Amino acid sequence: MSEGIDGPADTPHGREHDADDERRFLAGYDPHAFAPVAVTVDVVALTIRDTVPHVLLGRRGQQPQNGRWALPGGFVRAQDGPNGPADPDLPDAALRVLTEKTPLPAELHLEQLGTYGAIDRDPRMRVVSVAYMVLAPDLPDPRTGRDTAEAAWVPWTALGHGDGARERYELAFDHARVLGDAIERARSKLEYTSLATAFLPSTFTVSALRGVYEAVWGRTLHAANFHRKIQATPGFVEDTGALAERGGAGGGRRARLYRAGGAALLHPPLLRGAP
Amino acid sequence: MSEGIDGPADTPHGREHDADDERRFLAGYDPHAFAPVAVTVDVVALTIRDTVPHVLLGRRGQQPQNGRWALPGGFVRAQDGPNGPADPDLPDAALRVLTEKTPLPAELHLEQLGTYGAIDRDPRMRVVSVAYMVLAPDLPDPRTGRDTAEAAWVPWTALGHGDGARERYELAFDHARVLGDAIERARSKLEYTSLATAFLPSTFTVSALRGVYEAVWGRTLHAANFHRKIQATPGFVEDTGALAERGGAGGGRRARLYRAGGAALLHPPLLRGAP
DNA sequence: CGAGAAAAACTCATAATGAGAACAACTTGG
DNA sequence: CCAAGTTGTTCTCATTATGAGTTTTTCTCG
Repeated sequence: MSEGIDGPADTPHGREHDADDERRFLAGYDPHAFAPVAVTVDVVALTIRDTVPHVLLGRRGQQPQNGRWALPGGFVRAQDGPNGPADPDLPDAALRVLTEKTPLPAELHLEQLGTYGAIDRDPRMRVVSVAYMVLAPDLPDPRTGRDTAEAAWVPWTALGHGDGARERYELAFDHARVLGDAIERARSKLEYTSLATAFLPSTFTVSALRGVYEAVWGRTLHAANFHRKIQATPGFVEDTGALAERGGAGGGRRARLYRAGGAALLHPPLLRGAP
Repeated sequence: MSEGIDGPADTPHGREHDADDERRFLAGYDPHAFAPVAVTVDVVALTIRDTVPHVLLGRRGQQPQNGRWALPGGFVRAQDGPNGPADPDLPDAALRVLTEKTPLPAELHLEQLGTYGAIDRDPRMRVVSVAYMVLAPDLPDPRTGRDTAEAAWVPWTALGHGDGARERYELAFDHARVLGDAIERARSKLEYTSLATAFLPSTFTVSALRGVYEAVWGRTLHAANFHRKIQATPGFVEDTGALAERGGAGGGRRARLYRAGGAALLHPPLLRGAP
């Protein structure tokens, strides 16, 4: 950024980068001279419970938007203060607010989704919110946070995504849009990355992996072709040598157990085509 | 976001969303009570000049990082002030700072890249920067902005990407990382979207389109197979019926002219495979 | 033990891709 | 004007990937 366009201070132009000059400049700098902007993080935590995709939501227990459901989130701590130490980076803030709702699993995928900053998205002041997406294996029921009346893993179908009951959960601010963006991101990332394994425990069967795809894409896949594709994609999964405890409920061969391989990108991708 | 975790005010918890209660809450709200955070936008503007990818940079003419090269950028205007009206949304801010350097072309692709907020990325204060990527056809040489000593379209090869001379342009702040992220994003987006046309004027030849891929990916493509692929992908390009003015410099058949089709996503994608 | 169920392996037709050859249409130099 | 060189476009063919279905293996349950 060419910071300084709206900056309160100005110093003589030097042609080269001069450390002493910069030190003098910083000593006279007042960070409070700007129009206030709040920076928050919101976390879209996705998991799959019993073949159905869920998102972690909390019901707001204070103003504004008191009573509505919202993504876990909070202000980024710019510097050390009464509430705790500063967040060294934005992902730290995302994990911090998530921890208030649920214990973190051993492995989880955290990725930045996007940043939302429309002037009217929060009635209090100008709020710029950095959204993160977390993909995690099935987790216990969430705990209620300090400012939250309830918290729950909510199935997508209860939110107007999918074909279930609509509008049972009314979302605060622009969180419906953020959630929609996250769902679309997750759907498309399954195509060309090995991210589906982030929804599963450390070892899993091919059927469980296929179940992730079917849950997130909302369609069934040809089991045999899926199996072939997974095997043929180098680095997607690694054989552990072990077998699953038992076959399905009503019998069936015991499936082989795999763990996630190292590959991040699938070449070629696994497309959710028309058929 | 569950805004309010660090908020300065608190009101009695109502179970349902109450508009009157919310109005009272907002009347007593002081936006200056937070630790100050600055929000900026940075723009990675990419274009292709004479078969070589370029990025728009300005040389800083003030502290901090005086004398270094930086992406066009500036503070987001949270509210109307002496410098001008507020930015209604973040993309407006991105286009505003870009306009200070170059006239905007008729069509351009603007997309959010990511947001960078490490605690030490700016020495003045906590700065959270929202980066945007712009893909544009070849543009005239930039104009020098208010706080900028020089501005120029700089080839990637001069920045340590590619195999050219390294480190001739030293970048300010974490802009090398932002630029690297943009380049990787552009490279991968060419695979599965029809975004390559954003680098070209409104009508173009298949060779020109192939030239975009070759420039961005830094490798040659099989001309005949590329041609077949483009034709076979519905909605990628539309035939205008016209022919290009003349063949190449040393002769050659006149190429057919196309315009960008409507398709955004390529199914199946166009992969930059090993061969 | 036999029926049913799930996992895994196999078959076959079709589509997409990489590589190269061939043909078409233009420019330039002699 | 013709020959050589250049670029755009079409075609062929071998290889690979995919969709769909069948078969085999190995398990549970009654």
